[in-house]
Amino acid sequence: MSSFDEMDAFEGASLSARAMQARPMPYLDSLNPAQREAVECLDGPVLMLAGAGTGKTKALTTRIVHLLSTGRVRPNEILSVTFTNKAAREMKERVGGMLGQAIEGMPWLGTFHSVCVKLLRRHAELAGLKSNFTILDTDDQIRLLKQLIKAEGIDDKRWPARMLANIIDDWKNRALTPDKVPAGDASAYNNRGTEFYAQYQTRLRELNAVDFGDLLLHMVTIFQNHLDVLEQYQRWFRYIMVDEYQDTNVAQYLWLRLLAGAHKNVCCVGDDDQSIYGWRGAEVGNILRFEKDFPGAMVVRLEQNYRSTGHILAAASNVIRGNQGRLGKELWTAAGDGEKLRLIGHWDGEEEARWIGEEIEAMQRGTRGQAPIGLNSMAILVRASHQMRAFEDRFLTIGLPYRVIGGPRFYERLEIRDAMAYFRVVVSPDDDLAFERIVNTPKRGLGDKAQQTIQGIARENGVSLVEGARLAVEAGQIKGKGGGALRQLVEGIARWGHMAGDADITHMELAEIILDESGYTAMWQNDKNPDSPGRLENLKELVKALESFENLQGFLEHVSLVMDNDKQDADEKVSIMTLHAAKGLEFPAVFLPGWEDGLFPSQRSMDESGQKGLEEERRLAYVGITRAEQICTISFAGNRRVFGQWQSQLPSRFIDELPEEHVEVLTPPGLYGGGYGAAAPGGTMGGGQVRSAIEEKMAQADGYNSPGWKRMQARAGERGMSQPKESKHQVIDLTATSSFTLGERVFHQKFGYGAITGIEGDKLEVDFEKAGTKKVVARFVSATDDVPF
DNA sequence: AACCCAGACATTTTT
DNA sequence: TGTCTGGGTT
Repeated sequence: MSSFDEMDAFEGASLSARAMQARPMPYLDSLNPAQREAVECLDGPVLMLAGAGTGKTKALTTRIVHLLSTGRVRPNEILSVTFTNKAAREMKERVGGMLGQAIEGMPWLGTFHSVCVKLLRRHAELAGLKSNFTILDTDDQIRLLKQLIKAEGIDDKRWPARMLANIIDDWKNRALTPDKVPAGDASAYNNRGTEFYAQYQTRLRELNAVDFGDLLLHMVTIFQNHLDVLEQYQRWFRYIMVDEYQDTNVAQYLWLRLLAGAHKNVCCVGDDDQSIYGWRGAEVGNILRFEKDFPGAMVVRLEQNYRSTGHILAAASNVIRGNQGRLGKELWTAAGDGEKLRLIGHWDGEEEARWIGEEIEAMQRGTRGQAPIGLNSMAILVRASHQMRAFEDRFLTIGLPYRVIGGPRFYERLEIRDAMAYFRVVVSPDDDLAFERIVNTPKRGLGDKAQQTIQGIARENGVSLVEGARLAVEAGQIKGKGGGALRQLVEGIARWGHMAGDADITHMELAEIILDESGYTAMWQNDKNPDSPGRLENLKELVKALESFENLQGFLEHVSLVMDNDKQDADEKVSIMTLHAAKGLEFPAVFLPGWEDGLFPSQRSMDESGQKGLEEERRLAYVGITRAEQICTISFAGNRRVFGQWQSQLPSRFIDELPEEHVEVLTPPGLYGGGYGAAAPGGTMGGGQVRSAIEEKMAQADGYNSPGWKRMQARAGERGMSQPKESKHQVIDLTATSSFTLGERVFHQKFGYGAITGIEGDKLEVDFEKAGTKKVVARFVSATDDVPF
C-alpha cells in the first residue's frame, strides 16, 4: 500500500479508495504538511529535522501508528529507540492511545540501553558473559577501578579512579575496545590508561558484570564479529526509528548503522540546534552527516512551532544563527508575536533572586496586567546547579513553593543502592561487589582486616566472597564481635535465599524482611541526621516499586535502567532546573538568570572545547529560550559571589545576539543604588544595541553614576562582604497565627532539626543544628517529638 | 569505629 | 564560601 492510495482515499472511486474509507486514517488529518510527509514516507532513510516545539513526538508516534495500521509491519518488528525512559514511556502511551488499545507488542520500543540489555542477555556468551549479568552503575564502576588502581600500587590521589572512569567511558562512547584505543590516547592516565582499561574489562567479565557503556559496546562488537547475529536482527527490525538523533554517540551511531545497513528503513529524528551533550560523547556530526551516510535520504524539516510566541522564536533564531555548520531551520508560528523577551540586569545575584521571586509572585497574582499564571507554569532554568541555591534560599524565606528537577536519580541514592546490594547478594550470592558493599553496612565490626581475611579465604578456595565468609565463620577466623555479626549475616543471606523460593512469601515481604533482619532499616532509624527520615521514606518507596515486578530478580534486572525520579506531586510549585534538564519541556513563563560571560557561556566549556564549546553553549541558550511559551525573562548580575569571592561579571555575549526589536529592556529596581557594575561603556564590546539599551536603563536606575561604575566595581571588590544587602523592611503580618512557641524544637525538610529563636507572624527564626540560624516560613517546619536540646 | 580537622575543589549528567 | 574526602586521632 502506498501513501498515494491513502491520500486519495476520499477522492477516488477506486476499489482501494473505498476500502480505505472503510478503515480511515483520521490520525493523518491532524498533521501539518511537513509532519505528514515525514509520517507517510515509510521506506528508505528519513531525517526528520524537528525544531523545538514543532510536534516531533506527534510525528514520530503517528509514524509508528501508520506503520502498524497499514499492516505492513508487526509491532515487534519495529525498533524504536530513545534516550530516556520518560520519552520511551510517553511514546508507548501515545501510540497506545492512538491505536485505541494498549499495545503489548512493542518490545523494542525503549531506550538504547534497555534495548541493548535485552539483546545482550540473548547473546551474552558472545561477550564472555552469562545472560544473568549484572549492570554496574557509576559508583560500582569507580569502586572497582579503585581496587585495580590500589592493586597496582598507584597513588589514587594523584591519579583518581574517577578520572580513569571518565577516560574509559569516553573510549566506550567512541566504541573503542581496549585493543582499538588509538596510539594517540596512550598517554591517558599516566600512560597506563589502556592497560587499566583492559584489566577492568577482564575483571568485569570475571564478575559477570557490565557497565552502562558496555551495553552498547558489547552489542556493536557482537554485530561486527558475528555476521549471522547481525543479519538476524537486520531482518527482524524492519523499521527503525531514533529519537534525539543529535545526541547519539559513536557507539550508538555504529549500532544503528549496522542494524539499518541492509534495508535502510531508518527514520532519525532530531535537531542539530539542540545538541547539548557533546561533553558526554554525543556527536552532532552524526546528524550533520546523515545524508552522506544514507544517500538519497529524504530530509523533512518541521519548522512550524506550536509552543512559543513570535518574539520568542525570533530571538531564539537570531541567537542560534551565530553557529557554524548548521543544517538550518527557520521556526515560525501561526500564533501572534506575543510579548517581547524581557531583559534585566541586576546589581548582584541576590538581587536577581529577589527580583525573580517578586516577579513570580506578581505573575501568580496576575498583577502584571494579565491573567494569573500558576506556579506549575513557571520555571527557572540555570546553567549550573549551584546557581539554584540563591533561588532556593530566597524562596524558602518568602515561602514560595518550588521544586528542583534533576539532581541525583532515585536509584543512585545511597540507601537505595545499599538496599539493592542486599537484594543482589540474596538473589545471586556470588555477586562479590554487592557483598563488599553491604558486609559492613550497617557497621558489624568488620573492618579492613576482617574483609581481607574473607577475601583471602575466598581466593584460596576459588569461591565467592559470601562463601568465603561462610568458611571464615566456620573456621572461626574472624574474632570478636565481628565474628558473630558475620555469622548472622551469612546465615541471613542463606535464609533469605531460601525464602526467595518460598511461595508463601511475596517478594515485597521478602524485601522488608531482608532490610529489617539485616539491621539496615534500624541503622537509619537510629541515625539522627536530618535526612534519615527521608531515606527511610525512599526505602519504603523502593519496596513499593517492587510491586510491579514478578520477583526480586526481575526487579534487579531492570531497575538500574528503568527507575527514574520524577515523582510528581500535585502541589503548585515553581520549577528550578538546569538548562540540560529542561530539554524537551515547556513552560508558559521561563526565567533565564545568570547570563554572564564565564557563567553562561561557561568559561570551562570554552577553555576545554574552544569554538565547539561556545557553540554548544549557544545551543544551550537556544534550548533555554525555546522552552518559553509566553514570557521569557533573561537576566544577569553585575556582581556575583563565586567560591566565596566577589566577582564583577560581564553580561553574556549571547545577550548581544538577542535582536533588539524582539527584546524589552526592563529597569532594574535599584533600591540600594542598583548600579550596574559591569556595563562597560565604549565600543569594544561589540555591536549590541540591546547593550546600549541596558546601559541606558542602568543609568536611569536610582543611584547609578555612569562615570563611577569602575570605582563602584573596585569598591565592591574591596568591601568583600559589605555588598548591598536586601531590604530589611519585612511586612509583619500580625493576623497570621502561628502554632509555634519560642524554644520549640522543629524539623525542616532542608535544614533539619533546630529550635525556634524568634517568631514574626508566619515567619520563624530558627537556630538549626546543622544549618545555623535561618528565617523560614512557619508552614515549612513541623514540630518534633524529640526532647528539646 | 567514631570523630575531627585540613585541604582540595568547585559545569552540564538522558543510561 | 560550602562541601566533601581522606588521613589522622581517640
